[in-house]
Amino acid sequence: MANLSDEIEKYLNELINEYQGKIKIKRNKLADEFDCAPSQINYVLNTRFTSEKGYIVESRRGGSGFIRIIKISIESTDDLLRKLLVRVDQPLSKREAEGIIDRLYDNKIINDREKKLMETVFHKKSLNVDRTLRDYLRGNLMKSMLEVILKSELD
Amino acid sequence: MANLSDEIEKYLNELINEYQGKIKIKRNKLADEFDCAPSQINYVLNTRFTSEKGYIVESRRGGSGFIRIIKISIESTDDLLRKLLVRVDQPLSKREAEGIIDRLYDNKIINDREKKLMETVFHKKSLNVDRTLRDYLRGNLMKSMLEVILKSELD
DNA sequence: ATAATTAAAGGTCAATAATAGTCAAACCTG
DNA sequence: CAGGTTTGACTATTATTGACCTTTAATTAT
Repeated sequence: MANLSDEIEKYLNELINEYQGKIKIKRNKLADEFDCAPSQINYVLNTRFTSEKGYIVESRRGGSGFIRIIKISIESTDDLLRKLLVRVDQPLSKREAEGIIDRLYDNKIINDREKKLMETVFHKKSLNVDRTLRDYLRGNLMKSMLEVILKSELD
Repeated sequence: MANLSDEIEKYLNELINEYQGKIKIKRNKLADEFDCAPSQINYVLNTRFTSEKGYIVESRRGGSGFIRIIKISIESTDDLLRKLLVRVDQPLSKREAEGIIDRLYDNKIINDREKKLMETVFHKKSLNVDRTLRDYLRGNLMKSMLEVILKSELD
């Protein structure tokens, strides 16, 4: 039972695949197509097309305005993992952690089962402590797990 | 003379049987059907659909929220996994966690990479908090991860 | 030609809606 | 009375929207 946000995400991802990873859209036009408020588009972009997941979103206001979505292709698994390792050396929100896992999965660095194992580690249910500590632990855990994956890639 | 909780339990079990061990429900909708408070559903889930009794309960809050109940049928699961799941609902030391992981690996339930991913999660370096909290978190994390593995075995 | 106004575009943010979870108090039963 | 059951008040989370803001381009007025 997909909701509106999921449908818009799906549509945009299909577009991105069709156009080799880079698209340009009009916010109001897309909102018309899905019969929703224009700010719904912003919501989808801000929650589904994040840098953690490997996207760049550019935009321009005013006449001739547009929104461009670029899916970042990676040079190598090794390269991505090293970049992520630099990035996660700090507290992580659940959303950020999940975005990183999505990216790993999308690039076939981890498989389905590994994805699920990782996701569960970052869930609030597993880390049932206060918010600040949880985010801090997420940073630690992600770093540790990325190191394991990097090492296994080197083997 | 069955009480409300028993009736809800019965209803859910019939649903579970009808749908081959896995259902997705809406808390508020179910509460409406039984004319009870929504938190009554939580009570039933927390007392009748526990891991000890062979269930996994997942949920998501917010728009599009849901509750999913998965029954671990006896025939389709590994006995070791089930036993472990019941046992880990408590604080775990590093040694205990590692022992569990070793058993999973020795029984070929997890592979080398999964083993290493799991091990790193329970390492002191990842869970850099005081001892009591660490052991508590290890219990949570192990339970969560075992559930993932169990679910993947069911698929 | 320049300035002002209007149109066309995307962005922000709080309010609202829709969902599930927690917890203590009240109630019920044996 | 103890333990189990039910509930209501409140918290937490995710999704959607409308009012308003900001920016750029086009059009109109001077």
